[in-house]
Amino acid sequence: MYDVGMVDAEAVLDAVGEPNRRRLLQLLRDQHESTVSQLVDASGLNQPQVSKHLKVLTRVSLVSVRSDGRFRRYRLDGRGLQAAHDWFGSFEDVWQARFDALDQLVSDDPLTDPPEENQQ
Amino acid sequence: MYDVGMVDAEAVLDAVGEPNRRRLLQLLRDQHESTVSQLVDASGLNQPQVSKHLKVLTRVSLVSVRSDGRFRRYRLDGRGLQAAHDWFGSFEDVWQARFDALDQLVSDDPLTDPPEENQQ
DNA sequence: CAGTTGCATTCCTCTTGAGGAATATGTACG
DNA sequence: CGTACATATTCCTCAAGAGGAATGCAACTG
Repeated sequence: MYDVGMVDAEAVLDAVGEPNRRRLLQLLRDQHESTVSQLVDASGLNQPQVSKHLKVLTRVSLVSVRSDGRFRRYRLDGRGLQAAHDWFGSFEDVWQARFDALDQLVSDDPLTDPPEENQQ
Repeated sequence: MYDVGMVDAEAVLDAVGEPNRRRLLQLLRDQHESTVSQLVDASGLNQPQVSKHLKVLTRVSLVSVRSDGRFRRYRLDGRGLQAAHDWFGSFEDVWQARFDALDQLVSDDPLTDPPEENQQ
């Protein structure tokens, strides 16, 4: 059995925290499947950089590869993308609250513990 | 009106690409509003590190501050969070296709036989 | 077979940025 | 005012990692 197990959202967000890797993801979103050479041409990066970035993206389940002769065809992997999307989704009430509760005051949470602000 | 526009998703993803900053965001999600000292205690980081990370998070609209006496109360800012969420949302088709495949497995339609799970 | 293409990997350099200590700023309070 | 507390900022060091050049390696082609 291979490891289909849980995708580490932390690792995914670390990987996405790099501009050129985000660019590769966007290119793959448009092309749906690309060889390394195609990504080199489309991105303007050098071939080794593209390969190294793709390696990182593969490790965190953001892209997947399949070998096709001497080519390697890369495509997006939904597991990593969804993990990151879900991570931000856990904050969803934050930006929903700012639409319908513009002027709500502190009176709405009397149970929130008073922080220790008075130590002398 | 609200200044909802002009949040740079690229800058947001750069900022989130750091583990301790993600931890601060999660702490703020649970506490809804925190002083720096509270975040220092909860995170285990040193005070200067917390202040510096909060500065980065503020710059990209992931958190907001309000001054309260000698305290500074930080809370999540929905603009940055939503921008990042939307960035990943633009890839939604990728894992949508993945769900469609999974739906066949859990389908109650007696005509659809669950296929063997194949990957890669 | 030699040569070529597509890609991965290694080695090296150099920048970026995270972390620590010390200090600055700013506010409350006696 | 002087002091204590809360936070921001500065200076420094150091390691992680991104980029470039060169090389390794496997698969095709003539």
